[in-house]
Amino acid sequence: MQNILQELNDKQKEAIQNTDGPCLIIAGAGSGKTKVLTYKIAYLIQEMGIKPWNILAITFTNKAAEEMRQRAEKLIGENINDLWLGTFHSICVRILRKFIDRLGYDTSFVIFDTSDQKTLVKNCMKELNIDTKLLTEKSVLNAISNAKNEMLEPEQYSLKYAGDFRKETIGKVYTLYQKRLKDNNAVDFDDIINFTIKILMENPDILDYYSTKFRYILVDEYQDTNKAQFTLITLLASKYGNITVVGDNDQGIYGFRGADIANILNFEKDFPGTNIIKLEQNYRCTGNILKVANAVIKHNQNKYEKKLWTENDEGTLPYIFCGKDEYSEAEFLIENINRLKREEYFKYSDFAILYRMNSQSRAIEDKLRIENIPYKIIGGLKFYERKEIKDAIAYLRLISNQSDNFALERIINEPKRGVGKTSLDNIRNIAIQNNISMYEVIKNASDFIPRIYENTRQFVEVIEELKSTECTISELIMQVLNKSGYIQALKDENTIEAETRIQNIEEFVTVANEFENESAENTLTEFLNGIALASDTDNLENSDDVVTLMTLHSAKGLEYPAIFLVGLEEGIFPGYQSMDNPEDIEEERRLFYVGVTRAKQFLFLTFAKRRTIFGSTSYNPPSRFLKEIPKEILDGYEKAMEEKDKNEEFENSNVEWNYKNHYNKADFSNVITYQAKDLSNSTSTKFGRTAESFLASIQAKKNTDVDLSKFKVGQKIYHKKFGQGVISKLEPEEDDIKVDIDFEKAGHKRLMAKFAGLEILE
DNA sequence: ACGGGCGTCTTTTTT
DNA sequence: AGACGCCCGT
Repeated sequence: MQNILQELNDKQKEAIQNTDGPCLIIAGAGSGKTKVLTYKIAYLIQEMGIKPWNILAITFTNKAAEEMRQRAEKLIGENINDLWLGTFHSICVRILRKFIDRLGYDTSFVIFDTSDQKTLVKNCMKELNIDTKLLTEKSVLNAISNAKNEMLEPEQYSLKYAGDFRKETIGKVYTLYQKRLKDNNAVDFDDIINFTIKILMENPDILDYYSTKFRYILVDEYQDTNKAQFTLITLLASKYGNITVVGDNDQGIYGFRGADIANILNFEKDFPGTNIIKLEQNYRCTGNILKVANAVIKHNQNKYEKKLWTENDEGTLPYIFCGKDEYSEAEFLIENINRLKREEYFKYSDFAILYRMNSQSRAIEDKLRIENIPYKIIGGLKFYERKEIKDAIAYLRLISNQSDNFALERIINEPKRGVGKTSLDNIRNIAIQNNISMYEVIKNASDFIPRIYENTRQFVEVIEELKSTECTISELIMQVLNKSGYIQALKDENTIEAETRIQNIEEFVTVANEFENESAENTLTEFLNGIALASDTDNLENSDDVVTLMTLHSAKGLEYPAIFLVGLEEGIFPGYQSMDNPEDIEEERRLFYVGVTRAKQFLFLTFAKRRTIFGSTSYNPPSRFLKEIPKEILDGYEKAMEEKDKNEEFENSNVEWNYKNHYNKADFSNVITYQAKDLSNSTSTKFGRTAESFLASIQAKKNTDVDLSKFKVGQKIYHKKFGQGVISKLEPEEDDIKVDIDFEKAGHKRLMAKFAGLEILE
């Protein structure tokens, strides 16, 4: 242990040796936060003789938990399975599995994910005859989640907002929503924390047990905790008060989902006698990258002001680049990936491309694919969100818990069994009237509803058989999907998509197989748990040599030698929905700070003059965050601004343009959105051309000499920009032909024959 | 019951 | 641009 402490700087040492009483560690990006936490765990166990089961350590993701466990075990040199180490949710689920019966739930409860929640809200609103045009399900779900974050139960919520018609309605939905969850023996994400709190508060014996057990509590990423999480740790720490929280108020980026940065700001008030330790030495980034980070974040109001410094080299200047559009932005990324590979011997896995929202990945992917650069995407459409996987999970859920009406609704007609909307409504109503589960309704359907009886008999038999079968989870998946006819239905489809689905299911079986091989205690319930609480970054492996694409949020806690921060435009980053609220802008700025500080050696900041997103094209000014960086510490500044101000030469295009001011709400007058559609008004554009003259210039490019008879399906053609391709479809339009072409490299495109300048190949 | 077609709406981030 | 919901015809 002596030599371990020697590996730490003075502040880090102080943070570790400060074991008793409340301790707030303000840890700047790259300051060795994880190191401090793991060493502190090791220190407690080895130096202070604390038993692992008397320590609770809470992290933000499962991946962070796993990493921390491994690093701590390496330090100590033995397994520390008895240490409670996990996310808020996984820790609470563990407690709930033991004690949720005190709230009248069964300990085999299921966890509802976001889409289950949505469906449930929808059903509730329907049942209450609430017009979804006046009150959208999304806003209701949001309101419910906010209420739960503030720890208001339905009755309290209704009471608090009595007199407010809108909120009274929401209160009614909330009440029913909560009842239906209970009917299904289900909890949602927020319930996991809140129910644990409730159990601890209502049962002194349980509170005493856990607050005695957890003599030392450590919490990571404290800036991203919410009110409920704060309450929970306050309860657990109530006996000993040995609580260490680590966080960085400049990295709080989850305000949108209820995280309250006030938690970290008020910690010293909430826990009197707090010792505050600031870790300001950065070990990750070059000096210049840190300068960028510091320059931007200082525009935020800040309580714990800190100035990150480093002994690392200054490094090269971060590069700023302006692309013509999102594709030229992507080309810039590729050039630099190739350059650094060549000049610095970088691997693909040394690069990460970070964007504000998932939909931005598309253009980048297109280019990466064309250039044959291997990549992977974190987030977006997740494995467990695919239809076939959700279906398989629903079957498992129903087998493990027959009162799970949601699982039943999902799969009762999957594959098709002739149970449509009408039958389903019937089943649901009978279930509600008799206060039994929908599964019970169909199981006992025989006498009163013959049609349902016939159509669901085989389904019930399969569930009945498998619920009492002793077999492994992977076998169970295969059996249920085979016996239910699910796989057969996919095979009968005989399409490539169905084939992919079957492969995904096979992958799912593999996952299940690995899970059950890990430990004999890994039951079906545990498996379903793990899935519900899994996040995508959890499975992020660095073994493949590929470029990583992800949102800035997913990048939290990670680091890469080279980082591309793309889409740095007003309206994109910061996003337009945060632009009228100074607090939201500060959160965006923290997000920018997080992005910048992921980079170890190279940082590229890019924006595009023109961008097509959500189906319309807009010209956004560069992000305000770029302007907050002194231009002396940016490479390529002049060039980028020149490109930005350059008058654009419209490309050969076959679309007519019409513009409208898209951002009038945000008072953002220099943003103009162009939208492809009919050309009716003739207001002049930003570039001093009228729409007519623009149309005329397009018309002039139209080549009337094209011999349309040469265009046939299967014909090989050549396009100046897209290269070689084959015509897959023709569609006459006025005096022209719309041609669908599969290009070898550029993929599928639809062009007008007379505009595109296609060469016929032999 | 079911599938296709059409129109509308929505675009943030996720444990 | 794409997802989703609704309506209609079978």
